[in-house]
Amino acid sequence: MEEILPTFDSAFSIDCLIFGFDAGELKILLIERNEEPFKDWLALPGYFVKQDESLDDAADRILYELTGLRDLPMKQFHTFGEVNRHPQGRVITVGYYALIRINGQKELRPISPYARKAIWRSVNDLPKLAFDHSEIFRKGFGIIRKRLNYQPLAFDLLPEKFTLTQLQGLYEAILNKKLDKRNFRKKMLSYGFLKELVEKQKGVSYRAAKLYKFDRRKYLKIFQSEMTA
Amino acid sequence: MEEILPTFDSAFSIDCLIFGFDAGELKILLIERNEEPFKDWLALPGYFVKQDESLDDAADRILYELTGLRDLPMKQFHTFGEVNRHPQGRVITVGYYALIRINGQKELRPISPYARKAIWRSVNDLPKLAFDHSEIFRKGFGIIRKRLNYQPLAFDLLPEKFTLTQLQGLYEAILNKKLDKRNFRKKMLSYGFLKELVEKQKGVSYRAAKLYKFDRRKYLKIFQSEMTA
DNA sequence: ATATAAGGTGTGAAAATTACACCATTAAAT
DNA sequence: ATTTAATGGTGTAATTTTCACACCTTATAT
Repeated sequence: MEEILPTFDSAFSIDCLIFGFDAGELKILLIERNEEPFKDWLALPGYFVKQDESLDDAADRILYELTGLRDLPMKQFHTFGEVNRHPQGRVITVGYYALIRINGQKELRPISPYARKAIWRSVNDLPKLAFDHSEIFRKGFGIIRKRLNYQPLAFDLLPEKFTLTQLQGLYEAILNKKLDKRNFRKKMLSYGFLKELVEKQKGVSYRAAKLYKFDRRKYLKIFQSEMTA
Repeated sequence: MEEILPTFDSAFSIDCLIFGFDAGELKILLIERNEEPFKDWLALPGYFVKQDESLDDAADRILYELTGLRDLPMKQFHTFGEVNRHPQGRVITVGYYALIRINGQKELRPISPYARKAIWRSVNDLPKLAFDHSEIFRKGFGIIRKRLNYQPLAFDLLPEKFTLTQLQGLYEAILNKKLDKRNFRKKMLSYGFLKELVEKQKGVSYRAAKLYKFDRRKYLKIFQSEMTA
């Protein structure tokens, strides 16, 4: 993707860490590179920032061009600026992340020829990635793991309606440890931002679980009053 | 300081948020600019990253050139990339912060002609700063305030030997609220990383308080065992 | 001696966290 | 019809943490 470096001596880029949750596993979105360097390697979706776009705008555009995904609520987490992190010149890259629902997401379809395709890979089964992307992943995943404890990140990964068991499975996948069922449910419900639905799970060969929705308005109310207190 | 922009179309810079604590007040280190744009304005110490230096190295060099301070343990907190944040071209800047002891610090003496002088200003009495530096300050200060709750930032701001009242005053200055004396002392001591000295405060016209030291080795032991648990 | 200014200390109530085990419900298989 | 397999759903007691709150002590200056 970097076969032609910009004419200036150094450049900015964006690399995106897009997390999804499917079949009880935490996954990350990678692209298969179609250009040197690192042709055929897996890499984080990333590319150069243009002269006249902000970092946030660039992140949106780049992710779209490489994966077909659009308008995700991405946030910056760290900037990587080692001198030799890119083999073809000085490139400083800003890491962004987002957590999204895999299912119901429209098909992944790179627009740019720099990516042959975009695929989901389990975070527990990652190969060595192009450039310093393995390090970028480690850093970002560590940050997100910490944020999970005080930000409602998990709900972005689940379908709109979910069971408490699904929610717990997701926490366990991110934190990489088992949680106590009763304590988990008690605590989650005590926050008051989960809305119990009448509807139940369907198509399971065992007792169907209640479905819940995340009520972002209530969450914000609770969160904001804590801030001002 | 930017009178001659680099020849490429865009550039990286570093801006530093250096906090100190003196006379019960939290302060920040500013420079008085000696060049257009924003000549004579106060600004955060900041300048361009060179082609062949990492961001971390650049931060050290730039802070030294503008203030005479060297080898502070600075950390990155956010990258600012709005298109028009700099009036003379596209400049993306990485924000770094450090917390240091003001007293015993050698004299502030800019090496570079871009800074006329470097001064400490109370965070409660900041004028409008050059560029988007007021915004960078707000963002960085907010992040540090949050980190104070789970990282031992405060000890970097105090002299090596300090009293519990000084420590509490510092927490109050950063968090901008009063804390309960008994609860604060109980909690701090319960962590077990404060080493009580035989030595007492001197030169005060009232009962001298015990002095304490922060024991970083013990802190790390406690912190690491929590991580692995 | 006395006035001043900060140093230093403990307890009880409330809230949050942790550990822990069994019956209920559903669909599929027999 | 019965059994089986798989998950759903629930409560309590012990412990720990947090919070609110007031008075005597000590060193110095006068």
